[in-house]
Amino acid sequence: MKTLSDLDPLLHSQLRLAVVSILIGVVEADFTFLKEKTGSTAGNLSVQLEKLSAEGYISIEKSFRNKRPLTTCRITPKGIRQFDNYVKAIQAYIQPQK
Amino acid sequence: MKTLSDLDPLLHSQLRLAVVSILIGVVEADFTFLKEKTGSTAGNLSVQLEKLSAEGYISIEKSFRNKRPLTTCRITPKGIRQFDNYVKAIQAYIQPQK
DNA sequence: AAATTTGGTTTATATTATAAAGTTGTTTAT
DNA sequence: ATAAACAACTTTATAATATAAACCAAATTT
Repeated sequence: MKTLSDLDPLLHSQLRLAVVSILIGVVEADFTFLKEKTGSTAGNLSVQLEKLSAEGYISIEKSFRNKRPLTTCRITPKGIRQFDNYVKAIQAYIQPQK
Repeated sequence: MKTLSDLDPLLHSQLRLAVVSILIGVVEADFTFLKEKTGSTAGNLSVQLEKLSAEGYISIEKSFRNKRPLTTCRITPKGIRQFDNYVKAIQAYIQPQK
């Protein structure tokens, strides 16, 4: 019997999926932008970015802009691959069964 | 700023999404079929079916077949609507940003 | 110089998912 | 006839995850 393939748990999370989905479309994005675009709280975003970074799905660079801390995120090649896989997997769930 | 729309948390769960995705395509499905098709444990499936039922996404009918208990599930009109909404919402996440 | 804002991090709590154990009744082997 | 194994679940306990609250340091405003 054919079963549905697993959804990468790192991506199957509302906030992490939103972050990766945004980063797929841009060169880079900073913490504040991601926070506003996803509508998340800073605390939650901080935690989820760290998880994505820990698994190498995104890179995080910390610097200063106008003397203020600036956290800049980019998607990595691995992140792109994993996102592509996730998209393929979830298509099987949401595609109308004939 | 345009934010991504929320994903219905009742459907944004690997197992519940799988169940609903299966039920969308068939008239009805029994517990054992869903268990094998999703690859889940009976315990987890029992809990998640109950949640879907409690919110009216599916209906559950209990009867006997060959003297054994038989749990039969169907998707409800509400379940169909919510699944359609979920599909639209997640499309925004997984569609390649221009 | 006190209060507020920015840009976060850390820690605690609530929610969710998963797994383990238990229940009820049936069939099969002894 | 009875014990052992199996079917179809449910209940309860544990682990993982997400969210929120509290905190911090530095900069800016009043």
